[in-house]
Amino acid sequence: MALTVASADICAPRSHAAKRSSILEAATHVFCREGFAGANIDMIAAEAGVSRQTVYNHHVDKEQLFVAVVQALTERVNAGFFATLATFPDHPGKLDEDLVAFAVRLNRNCICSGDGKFLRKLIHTEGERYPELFAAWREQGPGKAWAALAARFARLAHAGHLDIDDPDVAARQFQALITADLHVSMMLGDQPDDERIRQAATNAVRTFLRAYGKAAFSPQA
Amino acid sequence: MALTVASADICAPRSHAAKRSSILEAATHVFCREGFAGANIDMIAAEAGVSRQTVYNHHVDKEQLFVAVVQALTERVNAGFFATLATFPDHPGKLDEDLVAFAVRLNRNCICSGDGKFLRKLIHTEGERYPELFAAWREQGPGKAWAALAARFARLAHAGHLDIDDPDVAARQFQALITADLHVSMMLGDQPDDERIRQAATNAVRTFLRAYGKAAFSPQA
DNA sequence: ATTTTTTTAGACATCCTTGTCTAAAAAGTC
DNA sequence: GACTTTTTAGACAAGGATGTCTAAAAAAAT
Repeated sequence: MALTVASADICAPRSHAAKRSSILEAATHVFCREGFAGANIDMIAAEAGVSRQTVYNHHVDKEQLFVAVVQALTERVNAGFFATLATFPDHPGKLDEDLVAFAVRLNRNCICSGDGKFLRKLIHTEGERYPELFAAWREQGPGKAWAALAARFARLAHAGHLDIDDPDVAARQFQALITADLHVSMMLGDQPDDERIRQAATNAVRTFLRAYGKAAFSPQA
Repeated sequence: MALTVASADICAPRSHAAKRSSILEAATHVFCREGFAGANIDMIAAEAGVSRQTVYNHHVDKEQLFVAVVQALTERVNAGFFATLATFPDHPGKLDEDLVAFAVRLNRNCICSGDGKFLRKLIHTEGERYPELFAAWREQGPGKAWAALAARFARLAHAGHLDIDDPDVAARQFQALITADLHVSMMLGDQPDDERIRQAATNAVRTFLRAYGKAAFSPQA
């Protein structure tokens, strides 16, 4: 019996659950590249290495497949964000270096990552057409995630490391600053390399700390 | 004869040149709403109040129509940007108020405007598929326009109103900051009202001047 | 008023896509 | 090894879109 289960575990990965995720992954890529209208099921099936019928077998509809893609993507990105947020420097050694490192992680794991890029593009392309689909993202993403980031900054300010009046504004501005240098690349879909991400983070944190840092960081010399 | 010309002037608006722009305008709306693949010529013809054949008459192809839309849009947005840039406060009275007012104009005329929103969305949705189409935008927009904004900030710094080391970075950060509070709305396509635009500009300029302002603005009290 | 151009409505062929269906093959289960 | 479920390839109908064509109507020009 143990043998049966074991062999099932080994062979299963390419057979039911794995086909499901294979289809989801392929669908994510194709929907992002082509948009909902431009994507076609045959493309997705081919890219997943699966017959068309199998796609219809797992996800009834093109529309329901799309919904599944968006949900999975939203959850993954959200989880990734909170995982990264857990590395926020609550007790910084060198505040500037720690913030730069955090900004690099945030950019690389959440914003410039494949998932981040895909989700952003899907929201842009299909957000107006399927408002209810992205309502969940709106609540969880900007609603919860950004508030959580703001809370971290508030704590940092309370501990005397920063001088912040409105933590929500500071959090939004932090996020805006660390992507300021990457907007063009991201709009056109290409992945900035590590050097550019690091440079962007450095520029951002310098400005952020000039604005919100305590005396030690304020002097502009 | 004067009569003929006059009546021609009155009737003409709906007849040749005007049909062209009517089609272009409708196509812009439809392509932005539906994406290139999702848009269909009948929709565009109907929205332009024109028969389908007339669309094919003015623009050979669906693809060529799309190209014309992107070109017209790029030119309009660029012109709008430079028109707004001409109102940059080179000789500011109250620097903070003047910058806020400029930021409001920039947001309203260029970034949150219908054209700005459309161009941004088109770049997002079709930028990867038609890279050569948006190469022109890349050169003119981020290449020229942002450099021009940077030059204005450099002048302001040179005149002793700001303390800026890298004007290009400062310009990008200014742009990032004034849209920081509007990202969610803009991603989902809805137009922020004047009050929100003003608030966003105020938040942005306060932080910008804390980072780049001379002593008078640096104190954080 | 006549002539020329533009526009229109609609029919049309062609292609593509969706979603269903079927019979055969593969995989998994007992 | 026999049985059941999943998968596959391909045919298929139905619908939608593009782009062409034609004959009639409208508009412009002379």
